[in-house]
Amino acid sequence: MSQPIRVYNTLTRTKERFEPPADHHVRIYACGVTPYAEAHIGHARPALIWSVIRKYLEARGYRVTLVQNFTDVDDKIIDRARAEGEEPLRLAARFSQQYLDAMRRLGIEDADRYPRVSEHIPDIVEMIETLVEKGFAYVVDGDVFYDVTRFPEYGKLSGQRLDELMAGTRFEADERKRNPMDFALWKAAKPGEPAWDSPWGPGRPGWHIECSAMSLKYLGNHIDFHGGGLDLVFPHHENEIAQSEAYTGRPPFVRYWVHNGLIKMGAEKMSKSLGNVVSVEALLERHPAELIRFYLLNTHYRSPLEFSDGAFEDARRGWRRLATAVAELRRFMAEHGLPRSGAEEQAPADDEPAADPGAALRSPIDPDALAPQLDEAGRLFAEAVAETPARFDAAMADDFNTALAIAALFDLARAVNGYRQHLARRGRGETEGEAAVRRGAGPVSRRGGGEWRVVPPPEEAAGRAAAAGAADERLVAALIELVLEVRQEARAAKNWAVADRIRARLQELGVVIEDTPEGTRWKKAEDA
RNA sequence: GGCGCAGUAGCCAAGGGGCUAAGGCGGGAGUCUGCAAAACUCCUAUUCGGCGGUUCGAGUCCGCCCUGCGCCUCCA
Repeated sequence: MSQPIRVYNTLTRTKERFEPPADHHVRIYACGVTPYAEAHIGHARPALIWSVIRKYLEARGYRVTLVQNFTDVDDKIIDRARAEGEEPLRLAARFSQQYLDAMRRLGIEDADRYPRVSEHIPDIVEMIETLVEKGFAYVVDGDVFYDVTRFPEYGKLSGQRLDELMAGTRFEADERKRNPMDFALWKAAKPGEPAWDSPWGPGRPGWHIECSAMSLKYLGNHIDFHGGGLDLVFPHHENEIAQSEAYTGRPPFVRYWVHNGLIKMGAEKMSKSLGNVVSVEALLERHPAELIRFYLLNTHYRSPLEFSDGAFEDARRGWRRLATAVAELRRFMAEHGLPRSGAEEQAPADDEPAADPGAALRSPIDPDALAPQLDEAGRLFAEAVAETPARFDAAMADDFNTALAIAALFDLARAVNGYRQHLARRGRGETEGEAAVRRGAGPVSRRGGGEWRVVPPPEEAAGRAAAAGAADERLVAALIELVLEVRQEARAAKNWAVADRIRARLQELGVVIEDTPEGTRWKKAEDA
C-alpha cells in the first residue's frame, strides 16, 4: 500500500504528513503570472511541477482541482502597455495567451481554471469592503490600505517580526499609511490607467488581494495547497494570509504552503526585471519539450536550479539513454507481436479517473510467481520491472521527489537494455514467463513516457503531429533507406571505405546510423 | 541591518539520526562489433564547507564561523 504523502510546508519549515481532505478532493491554487512579457522557464517550472503533482495525486485516487491565476491588472502591465502604445488589458491578454501556448507546447496540461483579475473586480471589492468593515483596512483618498498591526500573526509565513520589518524598511513609505508595512488593497485611479468603480471611487486592486479573492471564490477556505515561487513568500503570500484569514475569520486559509526554488542564470536569479531570462519559446526552438521537462524534473522542486547551456547538454546525454531504452522497448513489443506500448503510454482519459486508484503505483507482475520460468537475467529484469512502480510511488510520496523518481526510471532503462541484450545473445526466443515480464514493462515505462512526457512519444504519434510535412518526411525516409541499401551491399563486399564514407556523410547531414545484429538503423540527430 | 535557503565525487544531483552515501554526466578498464555508434559489465566520495557540541551512533540534530544565493521594492 502506498505510504502517506509527506510535503514540505513553508509555514512550519518541516516536512509534514499530508492529511487528505475528507471528501478526497484536493484543492490547489498555484500562483500564476503577471502577463507583461514572454513566458520564461522560471514560469514553466511551477507549472510543470503542479501538473506532475496533480497527476500523482490523481493516481493516488484523489480528485484534484487546480486553479492558476493571471494577474492581468498590474503596474508592470500598465507601464509596458504605455511604452508599447497598447491597451493594458489587451497586452495582458496577448501575453496570457502566449503563456498558455508556451506551456501547452511543453506538454503541460491546462489547469482547471485560469481566473483573471479583470474579471473578478466585484469579488475583490466585496472582500475589501468586508476588511474595511472589520477594521483590518482603512481608506485614504480613494486608496485602501491593510493595517498589518491588526493581524497579530503577520509575518508567520516568512518568519519575520513586524517590528523588524518596520525598522528595516528600505523604501520611502507612503506618508498616508498608518504603518510603513501596510499594503494597498485598492489603488485610486491615476489618469490613463484602467479603472473600475468602487465604494472608494474609481481605481484598481492592489497586488495580493486578487489571489485571496479568486482562491476563496473557486476553491473555498482551507485549501490544501497554495504554491508559487520562493520569491513570493514575502510579501505576496504573507499578505494573502493576512487578508484572507482576517476576511474569513476562520484560519487556516491554506493548509500546506508549497514553494518551488528559483531558476538562476549563472549565479543570479533569472527574472524579467534583470533581463536575463530564457524564454520558453527560445528553448523550444533548440530542444524537444521532453528534454526540457526532463531537465526541470531531474532536480527536486525546492532546490535552486542553475540554468546553463552546458548543464543542458549534460542532461541531454542522460536523457537520450532513457529515450533510447523506451524506444527499444517499443520496438521490442512490436517485433514480438505484442501490443504497441504506445497505446498503453497514453495518459488515461479524463473521464475515467480512479477506476482503480493506485493501479499505476503497483507492480504489474509478480516476480516470485514468474521466477521458476526465468533465468538469472530474466529474474533481474523481472525484479526491476516489479520494483519500479513502488520506487516511483515512494519518491513522489516524499515531498514529490521527481529527481528520485527519475533515478528509478534510469535503473529500469538499464534493466530493459540489459535484458534485451541478454536475449539477443542467448539466441533463442523468450519463454512465456519472460514475455509476461516484458509486457509488464510497457505500462511501467508509461510513467516516464506518457504521463511525465520526459521521453519522446512513439514514432507514429510524433508522425501524426508532423502530418503537415508528412509527404516530405516519407520521401526523406525512402531516400535514406535507399542509401542504406547501397551501403549494405558495400559492407557485404567488405568495402569498408565506401560504407564508412556513407556513414560519415549522412552524419554530416544529421542522420545517425547504427549497425546492429538485426540490421542498420537510422535516426535524426536531433531525436537522438 | 532583519528574515530565509543552500554548500554532498571533476561536473550536475538525491538523501535530513544507525543497513554497503541514489541517479545522471564525464573519466578509466572490459564485453559486443569489420570499424564506429548504441547498449551492457566493473571501477571512479572511508566521506558530505570549517570548527566545536549532543548522542552508543551525525552529511543528517544544536551552536559558532566561512562561502554563495534569495527576500525585505516588481518577480514563478
